[in-house]
Amino acid sequence: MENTTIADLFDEMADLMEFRSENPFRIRAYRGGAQAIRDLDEPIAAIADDPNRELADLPGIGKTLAEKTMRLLESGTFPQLEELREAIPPIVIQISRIPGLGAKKAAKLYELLDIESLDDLKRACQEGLVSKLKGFGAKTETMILDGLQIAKQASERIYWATGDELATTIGDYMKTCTAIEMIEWAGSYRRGRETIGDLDLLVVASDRTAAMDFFESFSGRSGTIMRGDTKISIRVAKAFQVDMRLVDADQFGAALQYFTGSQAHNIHLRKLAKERDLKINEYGVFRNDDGSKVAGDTEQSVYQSVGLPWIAPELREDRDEFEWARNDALPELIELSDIVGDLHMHTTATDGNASIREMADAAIKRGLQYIAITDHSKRVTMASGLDAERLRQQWLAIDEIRKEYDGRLQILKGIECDILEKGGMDLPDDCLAEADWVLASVHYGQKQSREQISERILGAIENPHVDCIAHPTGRLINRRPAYDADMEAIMKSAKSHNKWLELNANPARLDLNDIHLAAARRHGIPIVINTDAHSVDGLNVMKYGIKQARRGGLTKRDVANTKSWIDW
DNA sequence: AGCAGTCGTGCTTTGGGGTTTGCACCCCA
Repeated sequence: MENTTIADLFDEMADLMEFRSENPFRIRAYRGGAQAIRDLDEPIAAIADDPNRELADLPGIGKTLAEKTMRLLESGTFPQLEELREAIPPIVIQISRIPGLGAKKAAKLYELLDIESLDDLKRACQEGLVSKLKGFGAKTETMILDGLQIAKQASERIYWATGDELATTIGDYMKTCTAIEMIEWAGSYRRGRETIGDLDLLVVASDRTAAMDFFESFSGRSGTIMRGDTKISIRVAKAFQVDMRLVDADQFGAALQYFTGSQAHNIHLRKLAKERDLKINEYGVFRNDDGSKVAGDTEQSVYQSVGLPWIAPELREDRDEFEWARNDALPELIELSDIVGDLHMHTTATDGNASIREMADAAIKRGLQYIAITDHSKRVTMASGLDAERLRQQWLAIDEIRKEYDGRLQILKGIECDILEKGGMDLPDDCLAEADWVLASVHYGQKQSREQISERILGAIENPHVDCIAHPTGRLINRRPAYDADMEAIMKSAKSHNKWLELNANPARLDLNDIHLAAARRHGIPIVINTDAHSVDGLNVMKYGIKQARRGGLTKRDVANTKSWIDW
């Protein structure tokens, strides 16, 4: 059993316990254990098998979690997990994923209205049954109808980052199969969409039966959905589907292009082929007159057959990519190695779990030239946010540390300052004026009217001490919608005030999204890609931000933290 | 449930605001 699978099961246990309002510290212990196992750089099974090592020696894993890990490795589950799975129907969990509903209200809906599916719930809301219940009103009913889509998607699609872990594990495994000659992921995973519904693996094999057998022997497989001559589908982890398609080597490019999509992109491409009296399908590119094949072994050859250069998968959404390709104006998309700084991270002063020094050392290890320490301001009570006095103390500490890192890393005095519900910043101007770098962000009053919340953000942009708006739309993928803000007005104001916008690389945020990024690029607003790290490992999420930036068509030139700090 | 140290026990983030209702629930990093 893979580390990620074990971690997922501990997280599931924590979810179920949370649902039962059990001791929050026990819940945290499960989450902590899950994170610890996820972050290991070796299989936990290897540690379990080694007589000289103890699972309980791992930080975050004690006697109990060590024992449960052993049970998982032996049987794939443990009794407490099974008990809770029995006790809590999956539909109740699904209902509680609707923003605004929690465990109690979800259970009430399930029991009182006999809700068996999200569609049942939708019907009950439309018939006005929900607002008649004690503890529910008209606003809650509207909120449920608005949030149903989010809950539905959460049960069907996983974060790109989660898909990436799974794809990497399966891909590394499949590459050890001697019958496989070519292998590539296709689908929305290859295009870097923010969520993934399933995974598509494309393979050329010298022995198809052997390749399929090998695929079916993957240790994380929980079942086989179907197996034919050219396609096999298995289930892994939480009922997630992974397809493998077998094609001939001379069809590989055409198949890869076809199965990567998007559908809209493929329709457009085929229309272009038709205009040239060609036909493109998953087997190749063919002339209509004599049926002869003109391309298909590589993707390049497919695009070339209609007179276009190869188009990066991240751009294949039928937005601007064909026009760019036709005019030889495809953006040279940004890469992880272009990033030289990270301007959003937290420390133990608020809700981070590493010190300034630990973050600095980790940043150097990742090849960065500069970082900004940006802890929360005081309004964020839950994270024990900083007031002006504590913030100035932190800056004194940074002054001390700077000497040690001179010539190796620039450490900037920053702050993630809240934009208050009534408008205005959470810290006085004289304090913000002393910072090297000020992020402004909304955490509270997210459900305010479009006018209110837009005005708050515009006010922050107009504040001369604010440099950048962090996670500008506030959305959490599969969990929470964006603020109802006027993004067009925000971009215009950012441009005219010479302010930057963040692309928050946290895989649950990825905020701004691809559409907004493309708009920011058109406006000429510099984007800053930040990790918002709350730990040393949190710095690793930069790669997800890069993927999202590429989907927005961003180049190195469009992203501010590809430049040295002194060049700004 | 993990952890530190007291080796059995206490500690482990915080508190205000909205909705619906009159206290309970949910949200916010």
